[in-house]
Amino acid sequence: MKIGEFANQLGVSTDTLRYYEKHNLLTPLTRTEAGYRDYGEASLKQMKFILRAKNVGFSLLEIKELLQIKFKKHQHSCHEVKDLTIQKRDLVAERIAELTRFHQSLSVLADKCCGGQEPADNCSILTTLEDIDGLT
Amino acid sequence: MKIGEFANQLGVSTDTLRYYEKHNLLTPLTRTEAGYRDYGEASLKQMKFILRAKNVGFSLLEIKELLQIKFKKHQHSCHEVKDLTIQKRDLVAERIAELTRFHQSLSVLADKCCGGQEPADNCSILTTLEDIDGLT
DNA sequence: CTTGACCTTGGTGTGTACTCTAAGGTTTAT
DNA sequence: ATAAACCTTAGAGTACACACCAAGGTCAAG
Ligand SMILES: [Zn+2]
Ligand SMILES: [Zn+2]
Ligand SMILES: [Zn+2]
Ligand SMILES: [Zn+2]
Repeated sequence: MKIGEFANQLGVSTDTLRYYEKHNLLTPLTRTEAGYRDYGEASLKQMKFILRAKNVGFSLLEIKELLQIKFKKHQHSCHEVKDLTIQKRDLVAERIAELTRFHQSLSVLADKCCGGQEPADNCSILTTLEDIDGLT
Repeated sequence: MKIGEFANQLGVSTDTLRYYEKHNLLTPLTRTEAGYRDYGEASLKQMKFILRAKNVGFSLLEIKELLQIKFKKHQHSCHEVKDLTIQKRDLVAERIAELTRFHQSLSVLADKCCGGQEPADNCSILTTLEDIDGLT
């Protein structure tokens, strides 16, 4: 299967596939005589793995690590895999916490403002940002 | 006040200040004879505004909009300011929702894996990513 | 036998918020 | 007078995950 059809089946762009190849996430096993990439069943499976890993939040770099483990499973332990997963989960949790603080602050600010059409001279959002320290 | 002292007071780098100036977030009013930036009280207030806005999650571009409103308050309405705030809040909420889905999926994955030292041949995390479709 | 759809490589551009470098000028203290 | 510590500019580099482009080769249909 050539790159265009393969990309269509998976709902990604050919650019994405070439990008993944360049970054060692997925290299088609063979090339046609004309030098065209030739994707097969194994490539399909691997791309699905990659897309699923993306869907749960892994970055491409992390996915590369997972693939390296997957390729040589007997040389790696469950521990390593779980570690990667837990580290990622905790990182995500931190980011959620930060964004939740943002959300809270923004809600507080929004609630203070009347949102009317009058000039913003006394807008509570602006005065709060001007005056108050230590807005968590 | 020269840039070094000013930066120290605020806990930012001189690079950051020059960056903000280049992007029209904060320009010191005057220069010394030698061409050095000269920051005053007004600059201090404005930087505090910027840092507070950053602390609640606004991007520098959004802060620039806020500053433009702040400079000409009578030409803008409370409505505009509240809109910016609400839009940002909703964007943050979306991102939180996405990350929460990631967190959920990662937790499910992690819980399936024993995390032991044995080879990863049968690791549930890997097999799940390999086999299952539609992991939300 | 030509048109159009596909493929190739290599390189550049996007957004965010800086950080770092090079090459040089200024100020302050000793 | 000279060294340390500051300042100036313009420009490049960082992370991430692609998107887009140019210039050209290949393949199937009409
Ligand atoms: Zn109002
Ligand atoms: Zn208001
Ligand atoms: Zn196990
Ligand atoms: Zn496992």
